[in-house]
Amino acid sequence: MTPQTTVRLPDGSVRDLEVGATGADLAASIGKRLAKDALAVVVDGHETDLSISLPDGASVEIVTPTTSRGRDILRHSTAHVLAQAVLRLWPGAKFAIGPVIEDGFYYDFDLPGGAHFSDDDLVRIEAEMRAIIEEDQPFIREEHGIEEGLTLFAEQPYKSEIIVKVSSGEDEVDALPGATTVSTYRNSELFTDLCRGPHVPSTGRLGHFKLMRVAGAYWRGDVSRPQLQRIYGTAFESKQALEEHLFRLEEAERRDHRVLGAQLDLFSFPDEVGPGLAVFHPKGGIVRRVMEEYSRSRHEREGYEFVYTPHVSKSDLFEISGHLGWYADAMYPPMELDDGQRYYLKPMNCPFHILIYRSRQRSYRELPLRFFEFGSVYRYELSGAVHGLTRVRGMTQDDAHIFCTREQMQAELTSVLSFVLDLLRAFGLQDFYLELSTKPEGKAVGSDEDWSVATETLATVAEGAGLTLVLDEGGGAFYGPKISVQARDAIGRTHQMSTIQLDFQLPQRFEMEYVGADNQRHRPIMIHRALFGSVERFMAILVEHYAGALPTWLSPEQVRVLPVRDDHDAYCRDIARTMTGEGLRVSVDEASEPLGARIRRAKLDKVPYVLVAGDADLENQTVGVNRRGHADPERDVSVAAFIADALRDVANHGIDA
RNA sequence: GCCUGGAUAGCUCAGUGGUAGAGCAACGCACUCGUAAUGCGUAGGUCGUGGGUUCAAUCCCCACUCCAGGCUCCA
Repeated sequence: MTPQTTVRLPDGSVRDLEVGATGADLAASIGKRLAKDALAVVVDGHETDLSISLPDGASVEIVTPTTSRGRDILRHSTAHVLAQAVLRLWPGAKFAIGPVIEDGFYYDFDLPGGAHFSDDDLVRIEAEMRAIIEEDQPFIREEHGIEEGLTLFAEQPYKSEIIVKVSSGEDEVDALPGATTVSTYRNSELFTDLCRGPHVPSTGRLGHFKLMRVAGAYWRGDVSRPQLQRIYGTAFESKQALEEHLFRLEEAERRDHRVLGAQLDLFSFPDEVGPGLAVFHPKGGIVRRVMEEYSRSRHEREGYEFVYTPHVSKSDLFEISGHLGWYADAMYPPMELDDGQRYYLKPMNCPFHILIYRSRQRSYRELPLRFFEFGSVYRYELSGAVHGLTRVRGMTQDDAHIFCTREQMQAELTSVLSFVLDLLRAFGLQDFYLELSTKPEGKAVGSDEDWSVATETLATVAEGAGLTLVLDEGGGAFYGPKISVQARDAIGRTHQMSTIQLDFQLPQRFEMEYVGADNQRHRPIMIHRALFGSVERFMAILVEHYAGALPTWLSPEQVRVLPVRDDHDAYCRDIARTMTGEGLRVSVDEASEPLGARIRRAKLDKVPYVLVAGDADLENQTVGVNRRGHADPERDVSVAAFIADALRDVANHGIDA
């Protein structure tokens, strides 16, 4: 009897193969279609090439292109083709790394003579890549000793550096004691790349890709190291999937809050003011005011007290808080006064709130104290980092600091978390998960015990919320762990919304105290939390989430009334006045233009309700109602019934009860 | 800050080494109309800012300002 290799498939079934059979053989034994689709195999949890012989008794999963693993392999292999194309076009180019990223891949290059890629080069490179794919070059895996690898990549300093790093065991990803061999993939006599793999069997398996853009990127993300030329691209398993992806990008572009903000006359960034500094126009002002008023009323119900603090402060405050030590780079440079005193624009509100706490002696009977402020802060973001309303230099945080005892901490955190989720839901966000950021080793202050108690408390609270919890190991601030609430928007993008952060550092630095029931002095616990994060950024997220069609309660203009003819103007002004009196935001667009043109403009302005009134309406105290998102208008609706309906919509925030 | 690209009328954009053009918007006049663009006319620009080359610069060169996309993803 011939000896056999037995493998187990994910569905639990078992297959017998000849000894030495490869992943490709396995796929072929299952079906013709699978043999054609198979890209790689996962053997006992490790991704590897189809050409590898399968060990007896292994659990094997065949990777196909439509899975996320499959796509990653396609993208990674496409990145190699990109590198080969660049080397053909720029002989002597050095290449660095070419990993898979979300929705695509990139590859970093160092071009001879310090040359740079231009957008036009992408077209040439794509053409070269298509030629390589046409040639159907095999990806051939080879193993080399360290010395051999270094010789092979003698002309490639970045690759050599990687080999040295991997062999010295510094590869933080695998945390291996140090590799003794490295693997390469050879596509042709002229192109071999250092790579862990796996790869598709040959370049002919690729093809549905697009190079997206050129960017500069520092080697290993370190500004002190050489800047490389990065090319971003994406690849999919089919033309259709690629096109769908490109369509999604267009959809995101269509929702861009910067474009919608200008179209809807919400805000602008005048050049005269400076980058990252927004001005809000009357319509944006309404949206913002409604957001803030709602937030205030909710905070009031949750037991917060409202405080106000200045925008500037002497340097002393930020010396004590530690901001000047830790954070000075992100702060605006100081203003120096005649007497030599230095004043800073505030980057955070917390030190001021602490001063309010410290303005007199506090008793345990007062705690928890919750100080809330729409606090405008200024941060000197790098000029290349600012982006619309989402990354700015001046912003307003819905900021609060809770001062409580250790015993109160868990209850406070629990209620803050349920408060924030409830608040975000009221703005129409539905889909959340939580991220727990833990102690950054080596950079943290505070005792291990404090950290572990706080982290466990946050974890308990997060788990209690019944949402998915993702661990962000070492991602906490130096002064304490945090939970952040991530929300998915209407097109599936995730945004970091609220953060809830524990702080051991500031109460100590400011020597905060309260007198306990035991008549002893104790140090309070401090919780930083911002629910919108920043009002500006939250507005941007809402604009994009709703593609500009804000729910009625947030719309700057809720109702627009259109007279059919100018002898209906008076009636329209009259009902508009009535509706304004009921608290609706209403305008009248008088009949100086054809009705069709005014309807069109109202639709483009995304007004939730467009009313039309003509002869019949004037007689019967009715209107024609166009609801945003509905194709057909309703006729002969009584004004009273419309008002009741619109007020209901405003009251429930457009969320069906 | 660094890399790539950009900046022409309020907006979107065309254009040329010989000082500019369209559509939309604005304004005026006419039209008075029942659900996504009525017609005609008028006005609007130091072609981002400052320097340089040139007989001549919006165009070519340099610097600056501002905008967009990157600069976290580990062979």
